[in-house]
Order: sequence, then C-alpha cells, then structure tokens
Amino acid sequence: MEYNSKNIEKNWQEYWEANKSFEPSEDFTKDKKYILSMFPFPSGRLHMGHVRNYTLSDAFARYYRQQNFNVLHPIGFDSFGMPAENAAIKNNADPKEWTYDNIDYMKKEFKTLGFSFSKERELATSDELYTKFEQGFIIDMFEKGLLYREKGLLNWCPTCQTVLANEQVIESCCWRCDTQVVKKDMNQYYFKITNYADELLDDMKKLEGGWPKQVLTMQENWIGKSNGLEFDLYLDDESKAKLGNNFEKFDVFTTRPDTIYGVSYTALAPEHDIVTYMIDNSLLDADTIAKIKEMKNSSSIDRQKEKSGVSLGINVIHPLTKKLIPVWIANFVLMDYGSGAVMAVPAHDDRDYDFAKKYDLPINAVIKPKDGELNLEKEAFTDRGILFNSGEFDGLDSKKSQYNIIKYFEENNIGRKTTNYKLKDWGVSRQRYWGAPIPFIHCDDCGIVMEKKENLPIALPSDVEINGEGSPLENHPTFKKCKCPRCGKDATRETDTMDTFVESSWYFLRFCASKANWEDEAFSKEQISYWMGNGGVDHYIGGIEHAILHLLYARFFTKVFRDLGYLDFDEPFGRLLTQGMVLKDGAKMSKSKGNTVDPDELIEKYGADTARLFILFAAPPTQELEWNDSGVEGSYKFIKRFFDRSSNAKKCDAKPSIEHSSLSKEEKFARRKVYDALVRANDVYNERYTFNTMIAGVMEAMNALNAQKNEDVWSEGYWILTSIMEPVIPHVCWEISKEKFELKNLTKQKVLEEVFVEDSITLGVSINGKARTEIEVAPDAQKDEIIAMAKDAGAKWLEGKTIVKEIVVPKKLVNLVVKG
RNA sequence: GCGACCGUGGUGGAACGGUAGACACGCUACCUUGAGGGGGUAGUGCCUUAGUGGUGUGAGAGUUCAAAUCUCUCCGGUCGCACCA
Repeated sequence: MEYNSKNIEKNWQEYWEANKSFEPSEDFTKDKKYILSMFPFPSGRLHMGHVRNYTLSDAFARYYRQQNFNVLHPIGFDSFGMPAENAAIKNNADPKEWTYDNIDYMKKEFKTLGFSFSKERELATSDELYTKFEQGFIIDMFEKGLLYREKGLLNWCPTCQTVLANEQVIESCCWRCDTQVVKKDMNQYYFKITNYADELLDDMKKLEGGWPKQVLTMQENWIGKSNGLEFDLYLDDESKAKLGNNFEKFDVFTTRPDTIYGVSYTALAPEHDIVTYMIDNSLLDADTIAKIKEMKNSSSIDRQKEKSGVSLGINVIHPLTKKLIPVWIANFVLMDYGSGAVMAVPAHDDRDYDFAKKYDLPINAVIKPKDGELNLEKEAFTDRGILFNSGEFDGLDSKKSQYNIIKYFEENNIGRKTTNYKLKDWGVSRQRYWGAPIPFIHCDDCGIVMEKKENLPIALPSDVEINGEGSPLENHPTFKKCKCPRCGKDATRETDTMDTFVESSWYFLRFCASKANWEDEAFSKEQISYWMGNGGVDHYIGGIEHAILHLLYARFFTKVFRDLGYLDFDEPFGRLLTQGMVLKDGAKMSKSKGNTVDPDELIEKYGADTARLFILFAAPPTQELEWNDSGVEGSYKFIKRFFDRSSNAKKCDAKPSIEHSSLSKEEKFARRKVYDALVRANDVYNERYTFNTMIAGVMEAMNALNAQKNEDVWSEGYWILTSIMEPVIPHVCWEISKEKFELKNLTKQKVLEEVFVEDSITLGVSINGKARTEIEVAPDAQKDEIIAMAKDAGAKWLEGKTIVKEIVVPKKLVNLVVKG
C-alpha cells in the first residue's frame, strides 16, 4: 500500500472526533497531567509559530495519555482585542462576526493538524458566559480593595485611542502599533498588583528548575525591588517663606545611605509638586520655566541623551551636617519612582557626577577604595570602600555602614528603612469596544457602585458604530443609561472595557470546569485542586514574548484567587517551556517580509504528520527553528519509509516474545537500537524535551531494523517505535497500529534489560587522553584483564615509555598515562 | 551601561566531564529505474608525504588522568531591561 497522507489523516481525524478520544475523565482518583499551550488570538489563520506551539503540547498530551494519565489538553481563543475593532473600521465588519468566523476557521485548521484538544472545553474569552464569570471576579476584587479607580498621568496611544499599561509601553512606543505614547491625565482602574510585589518575587524560588532562568530574571528585573533609606529633607526658613509656607520638606530615597555625607545638592523631577507650585506662583523666571517645560515634554528617550537641569534657588538642610544644600531640577529624576526626588552624591554616583560636572556643583568624596588612590578626575567612584569625612561613621566598610546609618536615622526619628519597586499597579481600563465591560456604575449620590452579580454579564451592545474615534460604548445611545443598584436613581454605566490580559490571567482555571458545571460556575474548587494540584499546569508551552506581561499577570491572579478563597495554591504554572521563533532565511516569518510558509499549504502538500515531524526534528524546542524546504521533504520521506517498511511486521495483538540469545549479531543490534530509542524517548518526554534527539534515535533504530530480516524483531520494533512516534506523527502511527496491532501498542512500553546485555564491549584506548585505538572485551572483564589488553593494543605508542597511571571507565574507555 | 543565553562541518544540529560531528539536509560518485522524480550503495570537518599520520568545538589561560562540556579573561552574536536614585 502506498502512503497516502490525505486519506489516512482524514480518517483518523474523523475517528478521533466521533470517539471523543481526547476528553479528560472525571475520575479524580487517577493521576493527572495538565498540558497547556498559550491560547491564540483569533487573527484568522494559524501561522508556523502556532503550529510549533501546539505540536509541542500535543506531543506531551499524547505521550501522557499513553502512560495512562488522565490528561487535560484544552484550547480556547483569546478573542477580545483591538484587531477585531480595526478590522471593523477597515472593512466595516462586525467585530463579533469577524472574531467568530476566524475562530471557526482556526478550529478547522486544528483538526487538520490532528491536535488532541478536548473539544468539550473549548472557549472564547469574548463569550458572554466567560465575561459573566470574569465580571464576578472583578467585583470580588473591588470589594477586597484590589481594584481601584484613580486619576493619574497615563500612557495614551493616540493611534489606538486608548490607555496602555506600563508593561505595554516599549521604548516609549505602543507595543502594538509602535506609535509614540503620550501622557494623559485621566481616570483609570488599577489592579493592586504592587500588594503582591514581594510575593511575586519570593515565589519565583518555587519556579526555579521548572521555568527558564531567563524568564525568571526578566520578571525579577521588572519587579525591581531595592532596599534603602528614605528620609525627609527640610527646607530652610528662607526657602519656606519663598514657597509661601506651603511646603516644609520633601522626602528622598537612596540605596546608598553610606554616601550620605557626600550629598552636595538634591534634585527634583520636573513634575514634582514643589516645581508645579513654583511655576504656578511665578516664583521662577520665564527662562527657567521654559526649560522645565521642555524637560517635561521631551520623551524618555530624549531625556536620556543628555543630563540637564536648573537651580530652583531654594535650599534644604542636610539631616546630619545641618549644612545648606541647593535644590535643583534634573531631567534624569523620574516622578514615578520613589518620591520623585533624589539626594545627589556626585563623588559616588555616575549620574550625579555628570550633572555636577556640567553645572559645576561641588563633588564631596566620602568613600575611598580599600586599596589604591581615590581618583575623581574622570568619573565617580561607585564601588564599595571605606568611609571618611563621614563623622562617627569614618573607617567603616561602606556596605556594612549602610546598616549603621539606617539604624542611626531610625533611632533619631529622621528616616526609615524602605523598599522601592519598579513595578507599578496594573492599569486595566481601555477606552475601546471589543473587550469585557467593567461592571461598575457611577451614581451621583453613591459614587462608584458595583453591578449586582445576578445582573451579570454586562454584555456588549451589538448596535455600535465603530469608526476609530473615541470609545464606541461612550458614544452608544443607551448602553450608559442605567439605575444605581444601591439607591435606584438614574446613573451612568462605566464605558471602559478591560485590558485583554485580564481574560488570559485566569483562562487556565476555567478549563478545569467540565460539561457538568460549565454553565453554572467558572470552576469548582474540587476541579481546580485536582487539575491544578501538584504544581499547577504540568507543562505550559508558549512564546517568550509573554515572559513579563501574561505570565506575571497570571501569577498575580492566582495569588488573588487564593486570597479570595477560590483555590489554595500559589503558583499556576509548574513547568514552563518557552519555544523559539520560527525563522526563514534568517528572519522571523512575517507577511511584510514575505518569508512565511502557510501551514495549510504545507498540509495540503505533505500532510500534518510531515509538518509536525519536521518542526520537532529540525531543532530543540527552546531554540529558534530555521525553516528548510528540503528538510521538510526529508521528513516526508522518512514517514513514507516508516509506513512502507511496516509491511515487514506481522499482525499481532501482543508484543512478540523473542529469545534474545538465539539472534544473530544484526538482529541483536536492531533490538538494542529499538530499546535505546525507547529509553531516550522516556527521557525526552520527562526531562529534556529534545524531541530532535528522540526522533534521531528512532531513525537509528529504523536503520538497524532494516539491516536484518527477522520478522519478530521487525514486529517488536514496530510495536515500540509506533508507540514512541505516535505523539509526533499520530495519524500514520494509528494507521500502522490498527493495521498490525489492533491499536493495542499505543500504551506504556516496558524496557527489556536483556537486550542491553552484550557479548562483547568495545572500549576506546587513549594514551595521555588522546584516542589511539580500540579493544573488544567481555562484558564481565576485570580491570586487570582490560588494562593488559589495552597495553597490548597500544604497544606501539607505549614503546620506551613508563606507565604512571591506568584509568578504566566501565563500558567507555581506558586511558593510560605515560611519561618519558 | 546592567542582566540572561549562545558561539561545534557547506546547513539544521548530536555529544548530561570519557573515542567530537549521532541523526538529517546538501553535495560527489556509482547502481537501479530509464522524461521528471523515486529507490539503493559508498563517500563527505580540515590538512595530508595518504601512515596504525597531524589537526580540530570563537581566542587565550586554568582545573582534571581526560574539557565542546567546569573556572577565569577577552572577542563576537541574540534577547530582555535601561538615568529605577
């Protein structure tokens, strides 16, 4: 029979669907595996990155099913978001229709790829049912004080006409459309993620080993915890008077309290309250005000180019020396970190140094190197050293003195130990249509009032006008109109919708619900503790681009849900596998570059099995995958050979038993290669994830099988190899398995130790670590015997030398160390 | 600037301190089939005076009986963060 990928694949896809082959069991006494790939946005068609992602998760899911685990391998669509609205504007389409049409198409693609997803748990986050549960959680979070509304300076993308979270601003441009982000003062809802900063940081210890180091480091940097001293700088009387006695002090934060005696000026952010007051009350000359305005308006990139500032003509009193210190504005001081004011120590900080040099401010050294001379001619000395010119702290090590100085400040009640974070609260409201409405109501009398849970979901109206100008919900004639749930008076519904990252922060929990309670609740506690027990999602697979945003938010939601009593663990994803990008001609596949390969065309030409095999064989999952058309061809040929040669196996409903000792050398070798492949496969699925080496092992076994003719060895070989390969190339393996083995071999395979027992072993012989020759020894040969043989075989290189050391590495090699 | 990862044939990549280059792609020669394509056999790091030879994992040093692998310095690349006080 000829290998015909189309018929084979179609038949099995129908079979799996008809038999509901991939639905998880509700028997919670079985051991479980929760295999999850990051769900897609329904952009319209799958790209190769998706195919790689789901091929990986499918391999895990199918493997663990064979190992008799209860496997949950669900899929859904992250279906809210801007592209649906953009399509609406561009093509005058309905965002909902656009979205659900795309979903239908992509589901068909999933089917043609043979992915073993649970069909019963499919969802789209734009489903009203999903919105209903999500809005319920939002209300709970508001009640707990984890969601609040506040006016503030926000990142606004003029193109997308919406607010962006800090995490969505990349080099001060919009993460999606690359437009320069501007600051806008407006009301916005925030999640109190900063409450969890410490826990998000500390719990990363639990993820070590399971998550890539890189991702952990990125999150750690993002949270950006730093410990230090916070203290107040008091204005002198003259300065107070100048400011109309409206200000008495401002506070500063430093991680280098050891440099406190070196403070020679202080600097405020251009947006600082004191600066605003001085501008408003004409306390600065026009020239200065113009400079400040320029600083405020320049982008953060421009701000980095060169340090600049102006003196404010006011002074503060040094907390220890009581000397007067001038107050400046500096463009490098950020309003949104610490208190927007810094103490400046030019001698021991690079930025302060540059600034002081530019404006000719004093540079007071207070730390000297432990050895060598202090030289401040060209740059600041920022290393650890010994304190001097520092009063009672003179002579102390700079690191150790930090403790003493903080203690001194605390004892004298002039400052305190503080921790600062780069992490900001997560701004979640968006001024867009295609998102989950925030279920709140504005009442003139009651303020912000939550919708009653029985009224959820607050669904999106369908009759909206989307033209890219303003918020469609804001402009909608009736959506806004409602009654206050508390007092019953006329009130206004919130028209902001939620950031789509809210949906993806809990979808993995939703998948734990089954058909039985799907409509009634988001999930049950029992379901959650079963599927998420023992370390959460067992294998979470997706792109590294989510290292911060999605993965941090999902960790945050998990901790919040725990504190709301919905679950009782701390971390959602025990093991994370971040796949590399798919490249062609050295660049990421993209439509604009014209270097894409369309999965549908590939399947049409070669079949899904070929696509899956190539993707897993071409590179280890974490590395970039360079697309190679002749490599695809090679994968196709392998499958064809694999199928053709299955005719050498006989029909049987159990693995044939074989008398190993009666076999020829080639037959024994073939068996050993088959079991080698099995051992390697188990190792790959459980530890290493290097599917390329597993497939190579199977190819080696195939080559060895082909060098002998024993039908039982062929049959046993196919019994095992189709089991190993089923997670990779499922269609052809089910076909062979049905044809030859009544589908009975797609199960856990036992490793037979007998095939590894060999008649003789080849050992390498090295002399002084250099490989020279080989010897054949009996498996049970003693060390003395082996060394004697090695000396004999290596006589040529040993002539006239003295052996000073003899090393035997069992089953590997002999190394003789010689002198002379 | 800081941090993480990486550097092995013509290419993708193997080698979990123990005979570097598994497995594939590509290429060469031959056989088969005889449009094309397919299948098979052999060869394929480099240098070679062709030896049972030399050399070789970005460069250099170190640890070790033994280093692509561990340590240090440097060079190069990828990604992330970036005036975070």
